[in-house]
Amino acid sequence: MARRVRTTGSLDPRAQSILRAVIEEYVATATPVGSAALVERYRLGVSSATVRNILADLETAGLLTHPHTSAGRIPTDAGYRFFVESISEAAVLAPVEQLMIRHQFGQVQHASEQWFRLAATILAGANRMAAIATPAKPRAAHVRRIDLVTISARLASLIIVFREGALRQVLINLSEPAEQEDLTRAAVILDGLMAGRTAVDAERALTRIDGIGPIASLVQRVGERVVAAVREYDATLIEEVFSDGLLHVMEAPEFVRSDKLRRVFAALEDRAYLGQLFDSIEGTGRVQAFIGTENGPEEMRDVSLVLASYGEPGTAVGVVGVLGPTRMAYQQAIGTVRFVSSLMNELVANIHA
Amino acid sequence: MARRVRTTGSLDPRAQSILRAVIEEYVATATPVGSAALVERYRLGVSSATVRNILADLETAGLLTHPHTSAGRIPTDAGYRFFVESISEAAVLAPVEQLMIRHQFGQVQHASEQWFRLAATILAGANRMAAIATPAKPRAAHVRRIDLVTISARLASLIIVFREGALRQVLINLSEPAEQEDLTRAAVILDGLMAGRTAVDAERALTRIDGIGPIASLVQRVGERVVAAVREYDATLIEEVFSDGLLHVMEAPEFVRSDKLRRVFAALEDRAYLGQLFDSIEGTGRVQAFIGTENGPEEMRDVSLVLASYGEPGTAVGVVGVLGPTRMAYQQAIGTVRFVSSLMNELVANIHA
DNA sequence: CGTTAGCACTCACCCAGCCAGAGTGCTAAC
DNA sequence: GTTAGCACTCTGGCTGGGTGAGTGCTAACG
Repeated sequence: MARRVRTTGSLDPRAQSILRAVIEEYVATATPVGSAALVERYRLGVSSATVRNILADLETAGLLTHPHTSAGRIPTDAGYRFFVESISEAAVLAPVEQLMIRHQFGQVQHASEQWFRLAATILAGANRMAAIATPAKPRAAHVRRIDLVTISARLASLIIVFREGALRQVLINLSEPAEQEDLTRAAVILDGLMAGRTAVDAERALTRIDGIGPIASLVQRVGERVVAAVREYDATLIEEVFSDGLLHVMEAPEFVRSDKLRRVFAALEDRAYLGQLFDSIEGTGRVQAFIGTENGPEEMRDVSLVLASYGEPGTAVGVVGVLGPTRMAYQQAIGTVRFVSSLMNELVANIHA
Repeated sequence: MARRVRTTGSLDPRAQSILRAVIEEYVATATPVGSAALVERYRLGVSSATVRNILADLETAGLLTHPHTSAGRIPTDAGYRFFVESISEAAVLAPVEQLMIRHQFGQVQHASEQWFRLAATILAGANRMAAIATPAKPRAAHVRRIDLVTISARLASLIIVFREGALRQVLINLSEPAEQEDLTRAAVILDGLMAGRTAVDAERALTRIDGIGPIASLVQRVGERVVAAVREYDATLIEEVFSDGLLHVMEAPEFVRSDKLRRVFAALEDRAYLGQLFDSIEGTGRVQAFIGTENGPEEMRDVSLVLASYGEPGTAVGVVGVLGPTRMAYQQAIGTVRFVSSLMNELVANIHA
């Protein structure tokens, strides 16, 4: 009984393989797993009594637990954590799956504003879980292009293209009627002044507008709107959180006929929490798992997140990842998230060239 | 009880007011309402026994039902339908609420691509229910503007602005390096050829490109991409379905601890069903309610939809509306949906001028 | 000394039976 | 036509015993 099964993070190999077996079994069945089921389904070469002893040890080590006396074991969050640490380096996606995912990205290659959505959709499908993704967003965006299009005599549409890929359309009420010709001239002037600039620099450039007359004042007015739009874009810390596959999680037995998931969804709408969460993975360059109670908010204690950032730390970063019950196929999840985020890295690198 | 309570659609006024009372009470409490509760809470001026008689009549008329013998009454879908018919003309939003909603639209007035999202958010908030909205989309879009922006030597971004307000960004790999200057010239040529055109006309215009040399072939290549992008936009019958406030519906007692809602959400992802649903309201110019079993799909039988289209039938139309349990405050729902859709009409009319 | 068979023990789960309460439908009187 | 009174019905919650899965412990074994 006084067997030492755990010596500071390392585990007797047999105990470790039994832990893996318990996790694998529980992930698959969602019911507590007993010693008999283990010897039956995994060729462990020992009797159920021995397995029971080891299970008891794993429980005292805090890696497994008991819903009640006469039930089988289920992994604790610490158990999952131990498991995740032991596999995360090795969790690499099979080449076939890599190819399939690459292929899907190939299909929408030209629609860069859709990449992050596709990433979530792919992750959701591959893991049969919920997935989230945000577009890559810079701390301080650079204007790449400014265009003005006439809509009616007194209404124009201002289009701002950012170097980081985003697009903004702003309606502008004109104080006096203007032809497309005037708008084009104004756009060319503004484009020359502001292309390549951040909000701060663009505002400075605005002061250098000289001359009077209708065009100069048009340029001035529109320029102010450009600066405001860039400012607003910069200030929006999380532009959008796209999620997909929420239905998959709703189907998980732990959430069917329970309202826990509703609270999870509610927590996910809290931008402050998400911002903090995303900050904690940004720039680490690694896939990170947040398992059950490791999540701060009460409502998130029944789910796990596997997240990674993508993009270029100095330029623009986004986040992709999956969300599911703590009883999650972590190996698959980590593998797919790692691969998808690296793919997004490639894609983003191209358009920032 | 051979009282004739219903004569082809019309109802004895007292019976009608009791029906309203039952619906009002049931909408508020979500529990079957008994005769005693009615006389207590609504000054009906008659005894519970009389109310019981009328309830029985309303039941034989098919407007109310019984979960079981010893329970109170709940409205049937037909009961809700009768109620909706009786109020829908009168369901007008209070001026205060109208003002508040107008104010919220004022805040994002310049960001036209956000209007439909805001509409859903407002409807969700005002009704404490789920809301959906789609952007206004034309059957055959017209190009308003074409722009080309260099990203790197061999990569460019094609931006297409549609007259109907939408925006498309397409990455283009160039067969040979091009400066911004070349791209601008190509864009101007294409803009001249295609502005105001539909996909079919734009394609025809492409054949008129003459001359050889790098610019002509660039124009040709990009022009093909423009046509393809317009085609793709036209072919996408439903561009996006934005939803908000799903959490509100998850909180409804009929869906907490049940998986019915999951199936509803699943049905809502079926574009074919939505397309058909939207077609049935397009151009009617009226707010329409789809109550419980009136919805085709099995999974939608426990919810109601209150929908309206907006936009200009010939040009571009979208849909806004709310989704909730059949036990829904229809008056409020119809009022807000009607108002929001009319507001969207105004907004869209401006930019299509 | 680790492993194993055997066994008593413990709960969750299921089902049946029971009770209380809400609300009805009917009847007879007003 | 309306109302009081009453018998009746059915759900929801509560209780209690039976079942079975799975444990922990003990003692024997190699």
